[in-house]
Amino acid sequence: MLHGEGPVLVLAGAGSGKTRVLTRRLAHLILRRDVPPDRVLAVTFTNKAADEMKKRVEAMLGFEAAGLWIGTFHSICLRLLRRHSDRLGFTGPITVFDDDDQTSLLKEVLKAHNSDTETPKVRELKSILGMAKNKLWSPDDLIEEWDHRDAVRFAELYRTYQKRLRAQNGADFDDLLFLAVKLLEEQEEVGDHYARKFQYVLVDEYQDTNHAQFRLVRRLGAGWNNVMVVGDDDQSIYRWRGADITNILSFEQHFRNARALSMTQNYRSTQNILAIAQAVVEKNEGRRDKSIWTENPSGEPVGLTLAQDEEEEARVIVSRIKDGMRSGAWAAGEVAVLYRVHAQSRAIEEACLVLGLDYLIVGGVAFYQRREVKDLVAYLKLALNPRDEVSFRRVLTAPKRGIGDKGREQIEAVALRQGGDYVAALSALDGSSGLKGKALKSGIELGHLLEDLARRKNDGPEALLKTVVERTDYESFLRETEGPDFEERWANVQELLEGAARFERARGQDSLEAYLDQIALYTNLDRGQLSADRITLMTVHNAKGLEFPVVFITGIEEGLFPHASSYSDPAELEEERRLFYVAATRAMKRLFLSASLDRRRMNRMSDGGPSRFLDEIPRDRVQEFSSPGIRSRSAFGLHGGGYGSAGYGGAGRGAAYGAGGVTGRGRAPGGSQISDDLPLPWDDDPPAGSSEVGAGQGGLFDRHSALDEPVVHRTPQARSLRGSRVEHAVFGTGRVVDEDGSGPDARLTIEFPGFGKKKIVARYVQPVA
DNA sequence: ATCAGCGAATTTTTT
DNA sequence: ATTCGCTGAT
Repeated sequence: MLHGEGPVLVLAGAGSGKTRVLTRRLAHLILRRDVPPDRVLAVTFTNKAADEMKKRVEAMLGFEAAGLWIGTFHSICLRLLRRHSDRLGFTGPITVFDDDDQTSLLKEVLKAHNSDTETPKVRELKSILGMAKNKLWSPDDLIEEWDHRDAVRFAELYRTYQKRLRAQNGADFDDLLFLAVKLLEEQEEVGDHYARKFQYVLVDEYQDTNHAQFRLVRRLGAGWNNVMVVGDDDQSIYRWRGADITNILSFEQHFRNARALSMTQNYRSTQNILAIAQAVVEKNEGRRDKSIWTENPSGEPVGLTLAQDEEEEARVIVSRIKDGMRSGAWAAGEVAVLYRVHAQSRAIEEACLVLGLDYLIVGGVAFYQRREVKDLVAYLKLALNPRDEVSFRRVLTAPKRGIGDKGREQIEAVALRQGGDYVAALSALDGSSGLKGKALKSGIELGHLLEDLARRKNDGPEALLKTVVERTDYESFLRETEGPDFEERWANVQELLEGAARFERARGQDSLEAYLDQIALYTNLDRGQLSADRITLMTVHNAKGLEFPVVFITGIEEGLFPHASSYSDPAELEEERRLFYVAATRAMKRLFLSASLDRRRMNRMSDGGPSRFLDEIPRDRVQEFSSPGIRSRSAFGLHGGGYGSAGYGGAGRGAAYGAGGVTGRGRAPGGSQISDDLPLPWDDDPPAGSSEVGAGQGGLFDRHSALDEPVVHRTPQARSLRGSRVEHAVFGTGRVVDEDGSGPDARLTIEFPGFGKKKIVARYVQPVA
């Protein structure tokens, strides 16, 4: 497929090879059409995608595409802003505020405005500001455009926040886009310059663009009108972050003479997998109609397990993974377990620990967001931009130096007289500031350190970071404050240093500014490399763009997937369907779905029941592996009929299951519910691999050994457990370092070698001699 | 300046 | 269940 001039939308279904389209076009333009690389702009959402594309293009070209503009929306915008920061009224180097920095500043702003009792929460404020900036609204626009009774109040906060931000030459993530659009749209010469420069503009994951990003693309493409966007409306899952699906749905209206192409052949998944993914997403109203197809074989049916509770669900999954590994069907690295919310990971993790399966969690706190890393980096940021208030405050208390709120205010007062320069303020401290003794001395010392760093800013980030670590004695600080977590924290510090060294090797004499930019924009540097002997655990959102031979989707229950928060808004429910579609299409060969009938959510039992999505998938593609009791429930009650009709799964199943309710629980065929107080074989004892009962498939799904030992131990209580050694089923032997309450319900803080401190209820551990 | 103790909140999060 | 953040006490 070749496309020459003019705007084009490539609708690329899941697994259709969209990245290949982009890279081939890039290579084609440069190689065949002799377009100079610096006349081409390629934009992605993630650094990973940008790096990947660059690598692949250069592999095709056989040389480095010098001058090619390739990067994330945010990094491209930052690049533009840095070049023209003076035109935007910045008075010094721009400091990028990441999420964390933004939150701290918002808290300050809220505190300063706190005249009322009714003040919005930081979270809410953040999301409103994000919405406003994504729509390119100023505070005044917010009042005018936003129909909300508190619009004026939010506008005030917005205004104050921007004022404070600007006073320190800061820009948050949303500002990067906002300001870049303002720059290009309102300063005609600048906008025209780049519109003329970029003969070709390519955009990846276009379905996830927000309004500001659309405006950016439109402005940059206005010169040559050669905009190619690639995306899939069915995979738009970031609405809640401002993504505007109408961008991709209305592409032809937005760009004159646009063409739309569809890539519908899927090269990734089996027919069965695609069929169930399609079935769910097809229920959506607002989508571009396209059905993806594949020449791949039907493959195995999609597995479905209904478990009694999340612990059982987790055990079933982990056991099945282990079985597959044992039989040679797959390796751990080929398996991903996906869930809707992070909180679900815990049950899976524990099952992995109990059954002995290595796992890797993707997501969670990003490296550069960790406290110890942010602490050290703050010194560099402050040295470069002495007006950076957020970094100043951080630096002041990490490590602690005897300066509290009072002392800080005094220094800030001095800074105010120094034009907001905190470093100058620190260095200029004397008795007149109000500080005295230790506080005064350490404040001055800090000022000298920061001045040194500023003077040596060309020494490279590694040397500077080392200086900070040494002169603040950061190691002792960590040791004192972190206790058992020290080792891990310190290892992160070492990794930070290594990362800085790596940066220097890769980027040579590049500036400190470039290093800090990289850190600010590379928040989720995909560390934790997927390794061949670990399974991967992550949220569905995190899985986007990845593929695995074997995928488990967990917690497919009402209230969870679809999430309850989507019930009130049909558009959000559609997003849940797309989310399911994304999840299912990650799978290449095998897909397993599971749901728990009882799930603990925030300590409350919730039983949403199996997801409506499960009702929508074609049954002839599915084979159910639930334990008999549960299966009978699903067979006669919840879904009005069983899954897994004959023909799949081989011998031995039908009859055994057909007996229905062999364990006594469930609903009679007539539909009346049998009382729940009938004892079940595993009501007290967790079932050993209950999922597989009767699944006489041989090989892959043989009855497995699961828990021969009960997980729960009864603890004979002791008067005081402190210091004593106890054993926990999951974490092994540990030492009690603290206790809260007494008796079997006491909450113990136990330190487990290798796991750190855990809070465990006493009855779950056993004393060890 | 620090910490225990209490009440509140808890979807997803590419940058 | 846990974690987070604030408050009041030390």
